[in-house]
Amino acid sequence: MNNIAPANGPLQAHSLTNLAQNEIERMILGGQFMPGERINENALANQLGISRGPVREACRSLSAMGLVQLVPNRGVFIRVISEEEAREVYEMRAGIFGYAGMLLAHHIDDTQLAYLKRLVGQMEAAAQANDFDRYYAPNLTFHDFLVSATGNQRLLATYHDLVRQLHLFRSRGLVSGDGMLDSNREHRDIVAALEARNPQRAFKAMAGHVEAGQRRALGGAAKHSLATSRGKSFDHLEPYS
Amino acid sequence: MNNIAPANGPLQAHSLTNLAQNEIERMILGGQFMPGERINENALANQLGISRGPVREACRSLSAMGLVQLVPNRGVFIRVISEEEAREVYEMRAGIFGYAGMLLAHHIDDTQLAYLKRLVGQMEAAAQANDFDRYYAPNLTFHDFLVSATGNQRLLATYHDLVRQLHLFRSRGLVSGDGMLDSNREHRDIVAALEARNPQRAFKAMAGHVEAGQRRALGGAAKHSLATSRGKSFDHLEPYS
DNA sequence: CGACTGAATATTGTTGACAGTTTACGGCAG
DNA sequence: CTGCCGTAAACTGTCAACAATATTCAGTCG
Repeated sequence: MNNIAPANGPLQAHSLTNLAQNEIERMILGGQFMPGERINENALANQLGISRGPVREACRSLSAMGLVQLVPNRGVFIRVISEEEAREVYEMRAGIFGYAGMLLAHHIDDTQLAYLKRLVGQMEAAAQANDFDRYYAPNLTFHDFLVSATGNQRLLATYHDLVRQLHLFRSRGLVSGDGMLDSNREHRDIVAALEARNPQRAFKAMAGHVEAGQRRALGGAAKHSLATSRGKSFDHLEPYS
Repeated sequence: MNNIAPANGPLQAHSLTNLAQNEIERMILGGQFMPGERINENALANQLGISRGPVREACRSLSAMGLVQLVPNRGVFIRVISEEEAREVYEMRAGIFGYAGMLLAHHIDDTQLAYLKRLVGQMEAAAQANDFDRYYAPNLTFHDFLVSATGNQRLLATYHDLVRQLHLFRSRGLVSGDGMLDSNREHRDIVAALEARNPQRAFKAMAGHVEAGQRRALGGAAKHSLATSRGKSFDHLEPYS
């Protein structure tokens, strides 16, 4: 009997379960399923031309990923992210993103910095033209690169999870190009902090950027945690430079 | 048709799938399954007195949680955490734990501080008696409390995931009571930083504590990332107090 | 007219069987 | 004795049917 670990092949190929999982994920993120809505296993299976087994397995996986919620004997529901929970996600994302900056400040190289600067340049052009469509892609790449450049796969995976959950939250409510110029100014701050190889400043810049994004998306004041209205803002850490 | 979100009942009750999931998880963490070993769906289903369906669904869930790895047409394998990956997990755990401290420093109250101090006292007694069994529980509670007291459920969940993956890594290799006194000295530092309501110092104390634990578990030098041999150590942040 | 009751329906939970793939075994050539 | 090849066994992937539970709706009583 072969009980040895598998070679490091592709984690999962194209099985019906994966097909279903990808499809459901796409539907959720694409707005085909609205938060709170139930997924009808039968209907979906028919629609995909497969049987319920793979669909159920896919839903189990998505549940562990936090995209759907399983309720016994009632079915699977598209996860509802309350504003309160969105705040949690933002808080955590700020921490993850800031920590990524902290790690990155240790070993970022000039090539990577140049790449980031080029992205910032692209975003600046798009922002000044008020062209959100052209802003979107480099913005995504910028954030993604910052986390993936840490080399820590788990950090990246967790970051992606959080981003996906936020997509879930503001599905349909996304105010597109609001504050692109402000946002890109923060991007420049981030690059500057990394170029200075200053971990603490990088943390502050990057965590602060997420918080600013939260404020742009959710609106200013926090409803709970009244002691720290405008977010934690990380100003207590120490002045810039 | 009722498409409204479910009431916030227990996320999942006792279905066979959950039974299987809990059982597998228990077996993995309890050392019944060794990393790299394959789970035989049929055998396990028989052993649990259920059919393969629920077992497969449970495995999908565990895969998304990172406890097992699915290989198409070959089966599910207990996740193998390489030393390299363990380093990743430690790195991330340091960030999460440190960030928890940062958040906690904002709003920790005296009751919570008193509780932490009591736990430290219990651990001190156990450490001086070199009694690891008595050290273990309060130690677990201490760490858990620090993260859960942030009030951020996702942070806590992610932290638990990381801890579980580390259990997976050092299953069987766990050197029990090594360095209890050192460890508890760091605990005191953590409490002191929180009592001072100093977020940065709390971050450093708590992230540093995880790093120290990593050094205690994995041994001193990092094999990669040669520039930062003894870990990042967070000493660049600023001198204590 | 509105709230309750109970059957009918829809949907999820679970099972056993079948198809496709991988793994193990045994014979055979060198 | 060793390595290759073909067949048999084992196992995973998928499906369709059955059981258990929840939901809907019509009818009835107050």
